[in-house]
This record gives sequence, structure tokens and C-alpha cells, in this order.
Amino acid sequence: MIYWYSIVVQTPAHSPLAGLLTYQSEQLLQVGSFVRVPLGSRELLGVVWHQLDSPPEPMLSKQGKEIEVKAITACLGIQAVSSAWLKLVSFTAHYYQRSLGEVALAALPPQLRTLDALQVERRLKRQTERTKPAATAIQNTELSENAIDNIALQAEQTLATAQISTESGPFLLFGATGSGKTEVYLRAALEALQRDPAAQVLMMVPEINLTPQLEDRVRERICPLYGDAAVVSLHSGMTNPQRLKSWLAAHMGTARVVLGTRMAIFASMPNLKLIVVDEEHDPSYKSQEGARYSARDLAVYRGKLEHAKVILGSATPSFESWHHSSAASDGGAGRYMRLTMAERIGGGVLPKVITVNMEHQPKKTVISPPLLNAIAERIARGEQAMLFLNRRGFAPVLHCGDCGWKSECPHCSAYRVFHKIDRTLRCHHCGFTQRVPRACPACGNLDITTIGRGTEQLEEQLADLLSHVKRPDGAPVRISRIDADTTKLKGALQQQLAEVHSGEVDVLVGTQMIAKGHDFRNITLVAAINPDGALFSSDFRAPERLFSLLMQAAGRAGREASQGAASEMWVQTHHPQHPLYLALKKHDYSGFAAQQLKEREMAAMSPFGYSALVRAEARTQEAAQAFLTAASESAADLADAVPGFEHITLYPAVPMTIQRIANVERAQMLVESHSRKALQQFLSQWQGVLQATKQKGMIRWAVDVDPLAI
DNA sequence: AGCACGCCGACT
DNA sequence: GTCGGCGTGCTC
Repeated sequence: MIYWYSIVVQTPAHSPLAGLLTYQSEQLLQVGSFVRVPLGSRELLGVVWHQLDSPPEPMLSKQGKEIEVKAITACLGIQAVSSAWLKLVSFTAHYYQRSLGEVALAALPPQLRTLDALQVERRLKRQTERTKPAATAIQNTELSENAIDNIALQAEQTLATAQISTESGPFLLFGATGSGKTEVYLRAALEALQRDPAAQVLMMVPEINLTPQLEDRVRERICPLYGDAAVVSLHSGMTNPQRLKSWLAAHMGTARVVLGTRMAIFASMPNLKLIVVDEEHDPSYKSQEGARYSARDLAVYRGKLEHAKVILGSATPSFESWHHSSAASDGGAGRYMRLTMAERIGGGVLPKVITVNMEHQPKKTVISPPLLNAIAERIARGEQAMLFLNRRGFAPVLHCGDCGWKSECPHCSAYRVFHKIDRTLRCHHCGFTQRVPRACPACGNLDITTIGRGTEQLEEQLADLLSHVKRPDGAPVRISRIDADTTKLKGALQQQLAEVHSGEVDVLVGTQMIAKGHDFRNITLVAAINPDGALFSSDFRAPERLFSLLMQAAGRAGREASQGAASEMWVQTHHPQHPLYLALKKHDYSGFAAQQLKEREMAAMSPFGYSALVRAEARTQEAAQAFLTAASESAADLADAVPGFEHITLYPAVPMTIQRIANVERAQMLVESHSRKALQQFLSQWQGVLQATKQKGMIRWAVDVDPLAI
């Protein structure tokens, strides 16, 4: 008896092989099984997508030769993935316009691709042996009850927990920083695990290395009840063997809680009952390469698919989620249930927001005198301050006053950044690095100067300005800088954070990476040095991101209730009357969201309209734009084939903001529609047109559905 | 995308 | 005489 199967394998994004390949086997295989199949001269990992009920039609290659149906080499001993997993993957592939094979294989641990049947067998054996003792660990009801109830909840937390328990969601947990969202997640998780002896919980965080505190708390609460093997992590920082191990644990059901970054949305979890998306507004949930999926949006989809509850949590939700959780009577979509927690634990108050009008300061002031005084005061009291500036390096541009030369990158349309520490000019886009020239490379002038400032310079100037200030113990002020440059080495970030926690450091200077996620108990002053850039950005989401960043940063200060009242958030700005800052002063997220949503509604932008971007990369800008223009022109041919085609708007091709990176010219084209369905149908039909439009000089192209930045 | 096959330049 | 450059073309 011979059976035929459609098998998904890793295939290139736009090749004619993009779909399913047909193989035969004498074995009866379950859909979702893992197999190894021959393709050309290679042998690849595949997933059985479906079984054919009749022999396949003979297929002809381009040359008219018949293609032979090859036999499946081996079936791996791993249990099949669920039909829900297959649906999640196929939805992702369709919605984000990528091949099934690419999405399916990217969703699996990379090492699985390299193992043959025998090696997989050995892994599974080891895995089951390892987890056996843990499985019998603790099933003590009394103990579990205790673990749930031993921390007193605030009234709002109790209410939110009760709602999550009885309603089906999805939920938007709108909780101020310090209001105890994590405790609500943990309660929901524990409840799900107790309700069903096999239940699994998926908890997602934006970046795992920024939230080790969450991981500790999850382990602390889950492991005593369900064993150490019950919690696994899944993120790209792990080694391949670690990832495979965690993936298998989730797949076999031994992992009860999977804690991971956006990639974890594809974890195979046969008994998924709850998905938590912490800091749901964070842009890192949107993938920026391959299939550009939004793990947050997929979480909502997966929850519906698997009848799992979904909790999206944030102090500053994305405006999309805010809109979806607003009542219809309020102009919202009412699709999510909003749970509000405004109170900080222990009655802590949000810090006072103070704006400094930089128009009234001398030109080129970096740290205004009032801010400097406030910082000095904090230090003298033995408290800490945190300053952030969204630019690393010493200065973003080096400049010759004589001939006008600027430190342009020869490979990119961007300036190279001056790093004083190792005296280099570095391109932050392509990595091109050179020693700083002694004289102007264009005219030989010896007097070249910097323009603007970065964290290195801020650190240096601050040290100078605070040189007269003493800590309460009489020691000089210690400043620490945290940015991508100081944390390159493994463990460096943890080390630096530890120094802040222990109080060795008085002032923390850094990029926005310090504004997110971390609890600093003794920081009572947070300052944004120069946040104005985002106010007039062409990106319609820039204000949302800035507001969120400043709210998050403000939340870093005064988490200790005793200091809350005295904590301050300083903002240096040239536009103190800007609505964004006025809303920030009142901690008025909902007011700001309402105003911004109104603007978006007028402009038919997300969440009131849908969009996709086609990006093209080519040797020359002309080639990139010509490709897009040609594809745009032939789109008209689809008018009859695509229902709702009249609701599709194609904009002209334009160079991307950074037009050239590493000598590759980039252009993009925006596609808009008020109908998600029409956009979807258009894009899938258009896919073929784009493929056929491929021209010389074109390097690659990709579609980004629901892009974050336009 | 891999990986073959294939046809022209500098080395043991 | 071979090693190897990357140009075209195919993979159920």
C-alpha cells in the first residue's frame, strides 16, 4: 500500500516551489508528523501537512519533463503537532505573505533540521528520563492553595483576577507601572494550571534579558508546585541545543509554563490554556525579518483558535489595543475586555512630571541648571538619578567648519557616529568603522568639530558638572553609562545593573534600553535629555512611542512607596506646550490616546485603516523604484480578480528614510485600504505579479503587512 | 535559498 | 595538468 502526502519543507520565499511538495510512503502517517525527505541532492526536515486521497496528477517541470514523486526517507519519532498549530502557521503564512515552508520551519527549533531519525530518538529518550522525577514532583492541593493566597491583593488586582477567572477575554490589563500586573498574570497562570491537570501557559515578554526579574518570579511561584522542569524559556539568545530542549518540553507537555519572546508564539503546546503578552505595546513583538508577524496579534488569533484566554498587559497599551478595548459607545471596537489598575501597590504615587523649557536656556545647553541642581540634591541625599538620551556614541556627526565635510558613511546614506572612547567613526547601520582622522579628509583642516551629542558625551559632561558634588559618605559621584556599547559583552548588562541596585552608582546614563522594564528601588529622578525628535517625525506612530517611553521611564522612579511622593520625571523640551507633554504631566494616557485616535481616524490610519508596505532592494535607486512602479502598474490587471479592488490605494514608490545601507539602495511603496479583507485578497493575488516583475539589478523585495513604521 | 554543473585563470 | 572563481538552472 502506498500513501501520498503533501509535505512542507523549508523553501525559498519567492521560488516556484513555495508551496507543498508531494512525497510517497508505505507508512500511514498522521498529519502534523515530522519527516525527512529528499529534495534535489539534499535531505530536509518536513512536516506532513495533509494526506492525498488519490495518487497525484503527473507533474511536468518547466522543460516538460515529468517530475518523479520521491519517497519519504524517514518519519521522526516526535509526536505530531496539533491541528491548531498547523492552522496558526498557515494563517501566519497567508496573512503575512510568506511561503508556508518558510514560516513552518522558522517556527521550529533550528536544530531539529539537522537531526536524523536516530538522533531524534536519542534526544527524546534523554528528555523523558530527565523530566520523569519532576512529573511526580508535587501535586499537593493544600500547598497550591497556599501559593495562590499567600500574597494579599489590592482591590483592583482582586477584581481583575476575578474577571479573568470568570470571563473569556481577550483581556487588556491596563495597569500603571507598579500596580502589580505580574501578580495578576501569575494568579491567572496558577488558576489555569489548577483547573486542568495538563494545562499549559504561554507568557511572552518583549526582550528576555531586560526582564530577568519576571523569570525569577515565575519560577519562584510555579516550580515549587510543578517542579523545576515545569518552566522553560524560549528566545533567540539561547543556544540551539537549549532551544530544542525547551521546545520538546513544551511539545510533549512537560513544560507547564513557557516564558519567551515573540518567537515563542509558535511554541507547540498541546494543552495551551492561557497566553499572557506582557508590555503588549512593545515594538519588538513585531518581527522585522522573514515573515514580519506581530506576535501580539497572533496571540489573540491563537487564543481564539485554541480557546485559550489571552491577557495583553501594559501601562501604555498600543492605540490599536486601546481602541479594541474601548466600548462601542465610546467609538471603540469593544472586542477586548479592559481591566484597569490605576493604583500603585502600597499607595505609591506616580512621579511629578517637570518640563524644562529649553527655549529659555542658552543655546547648546545639554543639562539645564534646574535639572542639574535637582540631580545634585538627590545625590546629596543618597538617592539615585537616571538620565536617558536616545543616541549612543559621543556625537552623531563630525564636521569640518572650513569646507563643510561631514562624517558620511561611504556605504550608507547616513553619518558615521563619533565614538570618543576608542577614537573611531562608526556607521550604526552597516558597521563600517575607521579611526577618527586627525584632519579633515577633504581639505586638511586640523580643526574638525562635533555636532550634537550622544550618551558618551552626556556622561563626560555630567561628570564635569557634578565634580563638586559629594555623596553623603563624602565620596565623589559615580556615573555609569548603559547602552549597546557598554553591554556588548555577555553578562555586562547584569553586572552594570547590579552596581546600580547596590547603590555604588549615583547617576545612570543611557539610551532607552534603561527606560524599560527594570525596577530601580532607589531612583527618585528620571530625566529625558532631548526627547523632542519624535514630536515632528513623519512616522505616525512616533508620538505613541514617545509617550509610552516617557511613561515607562517615569514609572522607573519611585516604585518604593515611601519615595513615590518625592519622585520626579524631568523632560527637557523646546515645546513644553505640546499636547504630548501636557498629557504626560497629568499622566493622562487615555486623554492622549483619545486625541491621537481621533487624528488617526480622520486620516484612516491604523486601527481605522489597514496598510502594507512593499520594500525593494536593488543596486540602484532607479532599479528599486522601477520595480515597484512596474508592479504597481500591473496591479490594475487584478481589478476583476480581486473583490473590493476599488478600495485599494497604491501610493507612488519612494526612497526609504535611510535610502542606502551597505551599498544597497532601498525603496518602498505603501498600499492602503479601509478593508482588511480587500487588502489581504489584493496582496495574495499581487504576490504573483511581483514575482513576475523581477528585473535585473533587483536584489530582493518583501511585503510588510501592518507595518509599525511607514 | 542551497547545491549542482560548467566553463575560464594562477598554482603545486 | 588541477584548484577554484561565481554565472545559470533545478529541486516533489
